[in-house]
Amino acid sequence: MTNISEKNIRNFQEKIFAWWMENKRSLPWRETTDPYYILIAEIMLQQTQVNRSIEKYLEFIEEFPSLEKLASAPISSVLKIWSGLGYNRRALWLQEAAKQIVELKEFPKTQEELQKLKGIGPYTSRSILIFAFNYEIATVDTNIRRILIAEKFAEEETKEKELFIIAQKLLPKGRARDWHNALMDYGSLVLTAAKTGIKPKTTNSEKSKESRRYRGLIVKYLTSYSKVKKEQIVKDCNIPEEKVNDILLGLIADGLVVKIKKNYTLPE
DNA sequence: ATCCCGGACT
DNA sequence: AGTCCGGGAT
Repeated sequence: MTNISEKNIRNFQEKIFAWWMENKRSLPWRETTDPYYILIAEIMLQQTQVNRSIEKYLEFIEEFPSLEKLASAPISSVLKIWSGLGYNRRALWLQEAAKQIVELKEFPKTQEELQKLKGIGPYTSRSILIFAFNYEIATVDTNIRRILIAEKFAEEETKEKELFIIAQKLLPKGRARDWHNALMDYGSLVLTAAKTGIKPKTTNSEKSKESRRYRGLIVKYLTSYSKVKKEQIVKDCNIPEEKVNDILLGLIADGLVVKIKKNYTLPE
C-alpha cells in the first residue's frame, strides 16, 4: 500500500467526526464500558444487524447481569434468549468464554488472551479492547473495510492483514472508542453496501432455508422440553420424518444437541 | 420467490 | 476454503 499523507488522514478524521456529531446513533451497549457487556454486544453483533440485536441485548444483560451469572446458568436459559438471533452455536461459545474468564479471575486485556476464548477472533478481540478500554488500536469489520475501500485507502483485493495496518494509520490518538463507533455508524448509514457496491468477503451458508428453520425450531423446542424422543420432535415441531435424522445429526455435530440413549436434549 | 448480509471455527 | 442462521430488501 502506498503511503497515506498526514493531511489526508486528518481530513478523513475530521470528516467522519463532523458527520458523527450530527448523526451518531444511541445504542444500549454504548452506555457502558464494562467489558462483559461489551463482550455480549460484540458477539451478538457479529451475526445480527443492530436493530435486531438491541432487544436481545437488553434481555440478555437483564437475565445474566454478570459473568458469574452467565457462566453458571443452564445452557437452555441462554439459548432461550439467544434463540431467534441466528447462529446458536455462538450462544454456547459465549457461555464457554464466560466460564473461561471467570476461571481467569480477571478480564483479559490483550488481543492474544482474548483470542484464546471461544468465538473471539481478530475483529472481536480488538473491538472489546477498544470499546471497553479505549485502547489505542484499530479493528476492521466489513463496515470499516467498505469505508476504507470507498475512501480509496484500500482496494477490494486488499488482504485482511493489510487492512488492519491501514486502519491503524487512520486512528485518531486517544479516541479509538469514539472513532470506531463513528466508523460503524458511517459505514452502516452512509457508505452502505448497496450504495457503494462493495461486496463483502464472507461467503454464505449453503444450508437451505428450510433446514435452517428446522434446526432453529428444534433448539427452541428443546429450551422448553428436555430429554425428548425423536418421534416427539417430529410431531411437536412438525418436521418431515425423512429429514429429522440429518437435522438432528447436524445439531449434535455442532454441539447444540446431545443424544442420551434415545432422548435428545440440550447440552449439559 | 430470490438474493443479500456477517465473524469465527474447523 | 467451506460452513453456520434468520431477517430484510428487492
